[in-house]
Amino acid sequence: MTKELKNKKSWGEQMRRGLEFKKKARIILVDDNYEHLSGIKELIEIESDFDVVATATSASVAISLIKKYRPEIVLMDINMPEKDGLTAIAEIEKLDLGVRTIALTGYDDPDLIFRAMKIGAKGYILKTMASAQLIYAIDEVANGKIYLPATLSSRFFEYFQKSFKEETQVISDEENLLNYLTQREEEVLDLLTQGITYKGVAQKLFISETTVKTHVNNIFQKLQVNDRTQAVLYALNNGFLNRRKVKIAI
Amino acid sequence: MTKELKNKKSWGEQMRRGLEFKKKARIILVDDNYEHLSGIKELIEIESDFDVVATATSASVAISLIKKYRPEIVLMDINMPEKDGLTAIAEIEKLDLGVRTIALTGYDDPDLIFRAMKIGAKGYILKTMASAQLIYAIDEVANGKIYLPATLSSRFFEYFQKSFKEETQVISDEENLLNYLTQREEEVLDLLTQGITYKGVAQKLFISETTVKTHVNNIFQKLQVNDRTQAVLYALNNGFLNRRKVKIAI
DNA sequence: CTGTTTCTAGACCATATGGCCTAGATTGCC
DNA sequence: GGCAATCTAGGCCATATGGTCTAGAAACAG
Repeated sequence: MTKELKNKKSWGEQMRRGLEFKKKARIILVDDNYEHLSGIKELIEIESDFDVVATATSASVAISLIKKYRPEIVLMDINMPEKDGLTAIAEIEKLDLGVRTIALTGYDDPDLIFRAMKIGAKGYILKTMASAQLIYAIDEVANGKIYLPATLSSRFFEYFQKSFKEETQVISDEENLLNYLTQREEEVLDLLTQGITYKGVAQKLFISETTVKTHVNNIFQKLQVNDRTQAVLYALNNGFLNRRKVKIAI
Repeated sequence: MTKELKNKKSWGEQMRRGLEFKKKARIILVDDNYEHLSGIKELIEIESDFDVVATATSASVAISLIKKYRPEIVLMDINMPEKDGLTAIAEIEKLDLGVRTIALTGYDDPDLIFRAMKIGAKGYILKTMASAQLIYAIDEVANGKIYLPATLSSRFFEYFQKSFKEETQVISDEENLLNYLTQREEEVLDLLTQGITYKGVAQKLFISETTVKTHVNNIFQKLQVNDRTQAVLYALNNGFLNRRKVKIAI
């Protein structure tokens, strides 16, 4: 572990050496613990050439400071009372000022990591990690990259894959009644899931309305439902369409 | 870049040295290009102490070999004709044999990376990456971790955040017509999104059917739709319910 | 107190939807 | 050839749904 971090530190230094021509990234630190705050501030000022333009001990103060200073980077402690860090990050992202936020916390809880990355954090660092790791992360994020240490990255992906697996189990079920539909029935159902009436379906498919009704009735029987709405719901809940879209809760 | 890789190489070696008491991980290689296949095989046999138990030049052959040999690791080229690598990975995951698959490809297309990780790949390596990187990745994955090189990881997260941002924009929109519904109307719509008829809604809410109709008509006007199905679709597409669920397309 | 909103409920009517049947044309398989 | 599946289409009928009105009761804000 220590060797690993020393390696990372040397990388970071290499990176920074190569970037000296660029302007120093301006940073705002947010941590409700004042001790930590000044500790990190000192660390950054000594170990790097970044510019800590402001610090805040609460999320709301932080946000007004961000509006005022427009820093490149915000280092945000996630574990804060009052307004929590995740919400704060979400708000900052919503402002759309191009500010890049790095989450800072003591826990490597995969759920926290997942949520932070989801709402737009550009990095996630543990307080227990060596200072070099922090500097390196800021470096990467300041250069437009998104940085998650390998250990956390691994945990993130485990969580990501697990939550996705639970989803697909439902979809990939062999008992999916949608598989029994004929091609034409699928086409009809497709149009139904767009909220189109029978008349509309008939026009789109160049068939008579009664034919549509026949197809629809067959669909009902195959899907074991009683009406259009239920058929559409069955289709949507069992991955008929919209497999493209992404919907994840915060 | 070269220095970076040299560092990674040394890490890998350290890791392996510390793991000599463990049994050698058994690997199956899959690549439709025979030249690549033997090249990688040689590389692994010389540069590591992993055991390449079999190779395949097609996904279907690979899958039967996997069933036979039950390797710890599968190194899968994604760009193959016939059955493509992603589908193959999905099938391997479905078998649920505990086999851990690493995707191998020439492209760092974020969509490819995203899809690979989503279906359960435990790693993703570019062919252009140095051999040490490959060995290190296998090491990590063999040790139960999920490994994505920092560069690819960054691209993955950009894609991840972007696709998620597009989703939330729709939901967090202030123009969301659902916000204009009264509480009672929401209750009615809630029941409609479960495929319940007016009669059923009336019974559930202990009101008359005509009252339900009144509410429904008001809902239609507020949501600017013409029928039940469209109202349900509007509700589902605009985050009325089911904000919990995760739906991601392959 | 008065106006507004919400929830309730009815009347009336038109049309869309759903249930159940028959049946011809086409295609592909045994 | 003959059977099965699919797509097509119509008839007939019952009911669910949608459109438009009116209207009373309760809650609430100004």
